[in-house]
Amino acid sequence: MLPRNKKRVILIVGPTGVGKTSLSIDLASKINGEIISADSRYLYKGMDIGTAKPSKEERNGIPHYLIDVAEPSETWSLSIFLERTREAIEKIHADNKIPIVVGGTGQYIRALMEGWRIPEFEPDEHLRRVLNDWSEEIGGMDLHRKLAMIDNDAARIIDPANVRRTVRALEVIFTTGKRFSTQRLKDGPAFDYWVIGLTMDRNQLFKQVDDRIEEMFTRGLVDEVKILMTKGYGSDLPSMSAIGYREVIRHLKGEIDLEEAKVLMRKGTRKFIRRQANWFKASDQGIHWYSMDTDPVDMIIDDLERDSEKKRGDD
RNA sequence: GCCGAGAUAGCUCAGUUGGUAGAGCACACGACUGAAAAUUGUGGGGUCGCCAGUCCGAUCCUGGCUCUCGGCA
Repeated sequence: MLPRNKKRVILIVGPTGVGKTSLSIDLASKINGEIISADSRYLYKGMDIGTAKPSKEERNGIPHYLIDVAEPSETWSLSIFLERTREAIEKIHADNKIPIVVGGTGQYIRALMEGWRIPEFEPDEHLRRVLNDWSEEIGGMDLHRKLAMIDNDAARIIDPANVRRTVRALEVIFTTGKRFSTQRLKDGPAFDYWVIGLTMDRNQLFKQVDDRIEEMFTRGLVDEVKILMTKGYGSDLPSMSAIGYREVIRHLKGEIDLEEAKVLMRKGTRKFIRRQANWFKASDQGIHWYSMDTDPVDMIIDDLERDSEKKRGDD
């Protein structure tokens, strides 16, 4: 755990709509960086407007990794993200550039920073389906009791009502033959991470994302969803569970009107922003926080240089 | 003006055969190890429209008042 022996990786975190994407592109072009997206919805091809994915022009010639790398029908995962991100970081370092990991998917970023060691096994859709069926049959609470019988430590850290995590734990246990609770390991940071957190007054942010939602519709979100549906991508897919897509699908199916879809999108986005704040807390001493009230990019570059000098001094 | 219905959490509404109240949403906070824009837990918050009466005790019963929404004129 000697950061000075490790190569630097810049991380940019913060809630959706705060301005991570444009700041990261600006920063990358000023410090010779390349960008790795840590956003679980930028992965999917054809999902552009509703995810606020940066266009080719907006990317301003900066190479971006992990954008448009999967079909919406595919199920991506944390494990794949970690593997691909590490590869991309190595490659960017080899090119003598600075990797900038930017995104709002808290689990991905936290796992990268802390070096989570994910239980090793191939995904087993069949087993997962069997477990989900079992849960429906006996009830989520009873499924949780089953988990408690074979791995009490795991049951203690999973809310009994949280069927999804209960299923996941059982899936890992049945596949690996080992208790889930003994497989949640961390290797610690593999790189010298410099974490930038972007903040904004929450009410102002809420207003900003409300405006962004309106803009998504004028830019053609409904048509984008129609095209995806025509290709056979339905609301049962993980990709299509994204905010905006699930609501517009319901609208296109005639379940809700357009205004209701917008209301639900606003609500969903606000909830998402609150949940994101759980991964990256203002009190986190490891994060360098910058307010987006004024463009912080110059301040960030100053702080980065000061840190580099300090580390050179330590050597 | 008359008839009817209603007034309970920020919003929509339950409820108490009279013993000072709940749910969803909203808001705040938390969990998260191969689905994570997913999934999920906790919490704060109410002189139960106003005044009077009956009662040991009224948010609930009675009377009056105010306001809202229907309908009829």
